[in-house]
Amino acid sequence: MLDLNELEQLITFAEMGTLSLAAEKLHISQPTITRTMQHLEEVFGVSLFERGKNKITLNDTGIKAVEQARQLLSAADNALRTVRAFDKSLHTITISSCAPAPLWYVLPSLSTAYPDMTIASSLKNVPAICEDLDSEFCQLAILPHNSQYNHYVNTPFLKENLSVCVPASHDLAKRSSVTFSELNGFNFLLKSEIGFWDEMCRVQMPASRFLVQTNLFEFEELVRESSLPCFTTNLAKDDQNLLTDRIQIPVTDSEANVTYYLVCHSQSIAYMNVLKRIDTNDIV
Amino acid sequence: MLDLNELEQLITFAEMGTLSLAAEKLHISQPTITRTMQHLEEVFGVSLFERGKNKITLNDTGIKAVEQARQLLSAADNALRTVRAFDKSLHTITISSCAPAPLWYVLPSLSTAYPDMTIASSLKNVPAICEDLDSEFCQLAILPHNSQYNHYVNTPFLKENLSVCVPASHDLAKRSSVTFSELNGFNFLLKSEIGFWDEMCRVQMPASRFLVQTNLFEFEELVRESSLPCFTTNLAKDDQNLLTDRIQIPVTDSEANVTYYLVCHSQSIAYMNVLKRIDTNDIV
DNA sequence: TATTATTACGTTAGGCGTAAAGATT
DNA sequence: AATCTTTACGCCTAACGTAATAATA
Repeated sequence: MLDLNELEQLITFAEMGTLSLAAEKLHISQPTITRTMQHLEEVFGVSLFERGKNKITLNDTGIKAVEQARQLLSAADNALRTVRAFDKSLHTITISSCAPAPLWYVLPSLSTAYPDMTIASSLKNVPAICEDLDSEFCQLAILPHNSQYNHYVNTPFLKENLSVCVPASHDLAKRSSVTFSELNGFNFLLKSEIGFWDEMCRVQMPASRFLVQTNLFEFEELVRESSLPCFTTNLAKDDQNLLTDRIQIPVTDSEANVTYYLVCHSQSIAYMNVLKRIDTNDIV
Repeated sequence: MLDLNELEQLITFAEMGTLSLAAEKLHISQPTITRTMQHLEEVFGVSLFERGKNKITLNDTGIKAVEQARQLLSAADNALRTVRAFDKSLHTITISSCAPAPLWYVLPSLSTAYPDMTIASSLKNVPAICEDLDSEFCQLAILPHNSQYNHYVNTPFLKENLSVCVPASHDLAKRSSVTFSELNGFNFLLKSEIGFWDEMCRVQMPASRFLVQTNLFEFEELVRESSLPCFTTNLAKDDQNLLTDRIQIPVTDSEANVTYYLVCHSQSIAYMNVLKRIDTNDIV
């Protein structure tokens, strides 16, 4: 029977060109490789090398054998990864979300419903989330709209409404509502890790500049100490009472008022059923 | 690294359902299999079994691992066979022919031109020969017509003309030529191993019966001792002067006058170039 | 009691490295 | 001389089987 270790030595020899170099690369002795090559010829039952007194090279069959060996090792690697990934999928719920807010509700529910499971979530843009669904990398997805594909299970879950926050002294402070086109051109403070909101802002307000703050403390400091407008939503928790000094003005564009949908394959529907739809009015 | 031997034990366990039976089937001891299964879990890095005190079964991941193991073992088997087949193809010229006569000229030429090569020939029907070409099972093919596929190299090689042989007393003996439709209904003596001629006779003369003789001696005896018509061609050698007592009448149908074509892949053209086209007039 | 998995243990075969030989540049 | 492959040789690990253990049906 073939031995993957021996095949790896064969491949290394093919790459290095000489048994000595291959031995060096694999941290084994030259005699070991010599013996392995002889043994491989026995196993294959054919001659794989042209031998001179002081040199050894692959013959045509040997080259073919190397090609097969490469395929086989890669197949073996795939097998390992497939099994590990499958096992992981049995013990983890992976969630790909387009925005952070839905996760604040999804993660606690799932971790109490499935205390033995690892729950992994990540923010991605919409195309990447669709890929995650297709490849079954994630069992649960959160998208800002209905999923196009009807072989997924879809359900609306949560609404999020964007407002802009300005100091009382700001030009817009007296408005009871605004639109993106009215906001376009102003510069904004923005947090990082806000999912699809980042790209939406850039699309809807192409004339604006966005000062993205990676560090939360620095963001809060800037909100306090500057008059730059920023954003909030009905879901945001203002623990620091940062925005009490500011005026919150709803953005009326439909793009600014999002319904999040839970999406999953039918085999993962149990996860979804744990998550009750959240009525925005319930949120204090 | 995965060990194909260990994977085979895993598969056997999956088939047998118990470690003891698997051990028995593989002619190894139970402890060996126990250890192998433990080691496989180490290598995969995941749990593959549900263990009771007195029983062990595959869990979901284990079932997945068995599936992967099966694929891998079959890939390994394929790799072995591919390399061996390739090696064989370097040392043998395989010829698939639709009729025996061309081989009488092809085989001697090839074996003198390639004395170190094994030359393997076999008679097959036309579809099987085309498959042999496609799968590269054969390097050289002999077909009774042009090859349809233009990615093969084609060359006319030899002509063979069918005649019917009847005793002088036979109804047809005075004819200078005949057609299949005139022969249809007569019963004939036929040799076996005559390639496509056999099927052609049955197609062209559906009302006839053919007494196929596997044994050459018996065939010759029947030719001598019966008045049943038989066939010969311009290429047949009548070493026994079997047919001197008989009248040979050419069959004029185009199907009875065949041009054999050599067909091969471009990479095997060297073999074909050794074979000079044979002018039927040269044949004594 | 018979069957099954696992652990313990002793033995051995086979694989590895060191050393040496033979050969080439 | 330096480099490379192959053979020879001795060590030592690691894999196997036997025997024992524990548990089940």
